[in-house]
Amino acid sequence: MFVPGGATILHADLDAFYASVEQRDDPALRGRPVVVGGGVVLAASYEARATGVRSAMGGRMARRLCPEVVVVHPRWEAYVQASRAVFDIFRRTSPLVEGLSIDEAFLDVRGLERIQGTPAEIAAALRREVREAVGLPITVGVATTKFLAKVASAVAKPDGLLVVPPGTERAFLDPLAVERLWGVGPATASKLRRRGIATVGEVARMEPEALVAILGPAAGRGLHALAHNRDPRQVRAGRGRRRSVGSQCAMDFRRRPPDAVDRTLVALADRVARRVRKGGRPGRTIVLRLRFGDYTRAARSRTLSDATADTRAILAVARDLLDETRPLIDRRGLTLLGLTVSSLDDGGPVQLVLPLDGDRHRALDQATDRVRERFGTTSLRRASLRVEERSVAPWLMPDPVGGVPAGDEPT
DNA sequence: TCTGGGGTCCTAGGACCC
DNA sequence: TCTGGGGTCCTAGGACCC
Repeated sequence: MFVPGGATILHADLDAFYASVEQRDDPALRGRPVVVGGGVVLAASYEARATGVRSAMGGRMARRLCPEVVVVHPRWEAYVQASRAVFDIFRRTSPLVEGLSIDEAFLDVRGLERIQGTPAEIAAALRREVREAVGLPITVGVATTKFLAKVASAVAKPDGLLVVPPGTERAFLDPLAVERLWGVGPATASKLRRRGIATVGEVARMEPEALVAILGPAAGRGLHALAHNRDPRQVRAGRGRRRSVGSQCAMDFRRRPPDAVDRTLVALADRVARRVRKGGRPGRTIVLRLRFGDYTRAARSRTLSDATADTRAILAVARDLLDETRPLIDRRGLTLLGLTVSSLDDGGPVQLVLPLDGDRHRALDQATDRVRERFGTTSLRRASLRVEERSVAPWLMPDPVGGVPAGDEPT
């Protein structure tokens, strides 16, 4: 798809972030296979990955694959500090930075050509600066859409730079494996592969209806669009507000004293409630998550009429939910307990004022787009739209006309 | 690949309301 | 008394991402 602005979206992604910070800070680790994490691998250096070690793998497995691996305990403060330094560079590079996680972000560099050069030049300079100022390798993908920029950086890893020029998108995408598409994990990939669909090109050549039949409306249409590099999402500054706060603890409760479950629940409620209070946004829904000895899972939730951040209130609900699942726990044995508070208080109604032109249908479309862009489709509890018409000479009208209050009173 | 901890989003069904 | 359309809210489960 040709976008008039050209390929101006950058996806910048630090390579093996935690492991790279460790190698940076301890010269003895450079060039050696390094894994961050204890029981489980949180991050693996590329030397470790070469032996088949992957994140989320058990520590024992990692040692078996790579006997000379160095296991380092995570140093969260160091990672947060490194991330801040890198994001400072991002924000100096472009005013439009959208952080995705501690180690990756989208940057929109449109309109910066005069000052800083082409997107490719900006990306190269960014990589150089992160390397020199923070001492970390970073990979950047450049393309016309967020989706494609992310795919490009994944393909270019590690320590790479890849620009997908406008007009070459399909040639770039078609041969890639379906797993490269955002939102295609193991389950979706195997559904597609069972039907002989293995590449992005094969997805692109399918009818959208056929994909919907396989994957459901949202995933089906979404995937079809991505395979054609149709991704209208804009780079938005800021990170978006957190929608839930949770904590979990994996342990084999079958080998623990009987009160271990309740003690863990108390600790989880305390930790989650503290974090909710710190964020200043109480929540209405309490979710208890369980995993059993046979690796099946279950979740039980309860929604309260009012939001709470009170440890005792959260704990009381969590205990009720736990009681409801006793039979399951007794039968299958508990190996993980998690507690989440969601439906966080969003601070009440917000009003958007939109500049509109005379066409009412277009006005509605614009308003809907803006609301969706700002709040997402599912975060809205209620929205109403008011379009004001004024029989005043246009040059006497206040600049923006029309409002979109997202409040409690539908009009 | 025998499985951490933190999240997000989508779907489907049921209860309930007008 | 039976029934339909249109809607909200909640619950449970699944898939995916870093």
